[in-house]
Amino acid sequence: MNPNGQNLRFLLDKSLTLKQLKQVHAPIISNGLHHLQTLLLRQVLHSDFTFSAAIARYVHLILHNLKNPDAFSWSCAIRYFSLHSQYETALSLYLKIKRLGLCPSSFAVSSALRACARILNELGGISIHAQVYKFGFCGCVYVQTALVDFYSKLGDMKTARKVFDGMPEKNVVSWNSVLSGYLKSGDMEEAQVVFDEIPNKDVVSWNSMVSGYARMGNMDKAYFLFQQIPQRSLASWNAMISGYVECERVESARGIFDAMPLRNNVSWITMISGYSKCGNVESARQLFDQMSERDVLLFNAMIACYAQNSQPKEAIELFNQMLKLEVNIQPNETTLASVISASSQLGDMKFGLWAEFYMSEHGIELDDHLATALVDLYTKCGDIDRAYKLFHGLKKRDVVAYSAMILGCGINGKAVEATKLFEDMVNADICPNVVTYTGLLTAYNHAGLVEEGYRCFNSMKEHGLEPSGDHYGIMVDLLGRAGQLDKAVELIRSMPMQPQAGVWGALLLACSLHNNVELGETAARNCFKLEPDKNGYYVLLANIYASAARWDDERRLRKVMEKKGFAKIPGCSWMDSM
DNA sequence: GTAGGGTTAG
Repeated sequence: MNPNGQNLRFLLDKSLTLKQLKQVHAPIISNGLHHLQTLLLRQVLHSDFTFSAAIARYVHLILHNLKNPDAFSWSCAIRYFSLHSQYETALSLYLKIKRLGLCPSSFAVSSALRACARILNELGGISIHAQVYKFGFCGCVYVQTALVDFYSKLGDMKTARKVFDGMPEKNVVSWNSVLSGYLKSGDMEEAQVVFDEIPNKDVVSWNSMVSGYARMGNMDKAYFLFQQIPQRSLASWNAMISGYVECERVESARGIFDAMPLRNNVSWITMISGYSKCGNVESARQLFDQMSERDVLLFNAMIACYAQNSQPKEAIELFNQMLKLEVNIQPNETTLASVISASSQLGDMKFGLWAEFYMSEHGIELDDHLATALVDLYTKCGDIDRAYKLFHGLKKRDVVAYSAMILGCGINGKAVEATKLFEDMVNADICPNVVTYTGLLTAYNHAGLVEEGYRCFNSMKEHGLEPSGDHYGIMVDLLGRAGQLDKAVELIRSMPMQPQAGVWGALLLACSLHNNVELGETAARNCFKLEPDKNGYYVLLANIYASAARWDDERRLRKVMEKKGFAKIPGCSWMDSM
């Protein structure tokens, strides 16, 4: 049957699948049925299709095929892209509508404002604000509310309040917008005042307050409000969970989780990431296994949990499961960032190259998180040039990126470059943190620069940073290797926290390098106590005894090792067993 | 139509 205008029109009144839409589109264009294109566009824009690049292209195609571009169609498209987080596209369409000389509808204006708010396009939003008067949207609640929200998201509460106070008519969304602005800027007092003034609070008003107090760490107040919510939504419960997780009260979070009448993926993921943060991988995995409806974010949370808790093999194993046909979930940028981190912990360069290939094949954008993960991977595998290329290609170099690059230079013996990067970073007004110092100290350590290391270590306090056990460990290693064993011991004694095994291990290694039996025994005793199952420490002490020709002690130690079930260690590979 | 809850890199 040859489709004509009438039966196509009939089809368009139905709810169509994307495939059907595509089939309808061609005859509409070829038969010159331009008036039906608007209908077709409306079908697409009002459908429940999940957003995809294909649909986006499709919308553009119809839009540009319209013989008589009308404000309504364009406005629909702007709203569509804005709702699907395609803010840049929405804004460019908004600019186009104005170039065409058309008057945008009120929802085109509010959608464009929403886009500006989300991508923090200050100038764009302000110029739309000016147009609001020109187009006569001063009395439109939706547009005015979008303006309040725009300034709130920007943190400009003065202007937000001015627009809000000038609104002839307000609805609960307008109130919620100004409320969330105060909450976002941390002004709890003003937020509470606004909240108390809202004439008919809805569940969003309540939830905003709960998560506001939760973010401030005031969980008592958050819980107090939570209990009073007339009709709790899923988000109310989830806000409580993430609040407790944020305050590292994972058991309280679990209490809320267990008490929920209904859970969604957000509840599960928040809970899993909570367990991840406190190192409880087992509980996280238990939850993951209980969850049957797994999406990419759930996998991401669990993979990240493994990667962040030094279980890189498990991270990669789960990633492989995710790719299996029966699961068939497409990884995204977040997934790859975690998996690359896991590969880096394994020192597996192959995976980085595979990941870059996979990304180009699947159109996954190399964002800054991913690039930083790759910088870390490539430097750990010794490919500094490749890492530098990625580092220089970053859109924004932040403290994490600099720290990765500094550490990368450090472990590759490039102390001068590490120092240079550190200076660049400080000059760019980026504040170093404890990880940055780990990188810098590692650089001095690898280069054997004791003086510089000392100075660096002491300067941490000037930046308001407290050295961690790791920092002490590196310093002990640096001093120890240089033969300054007394200073190393002195440093350990000065530690404000209990030294971990690694710190004593560094001293033990130094003692073996410099043949110091007495100190070596002390260090070893502490290592044995803290990590009784690690044979490397025994081997080191045995080597110390051997080099001092204390064969009785050496034999005695070997016997202990055999009793503990350690395999006999050939003399050459003790470094590997550390 | 406007508002709220989830995963990522050193």
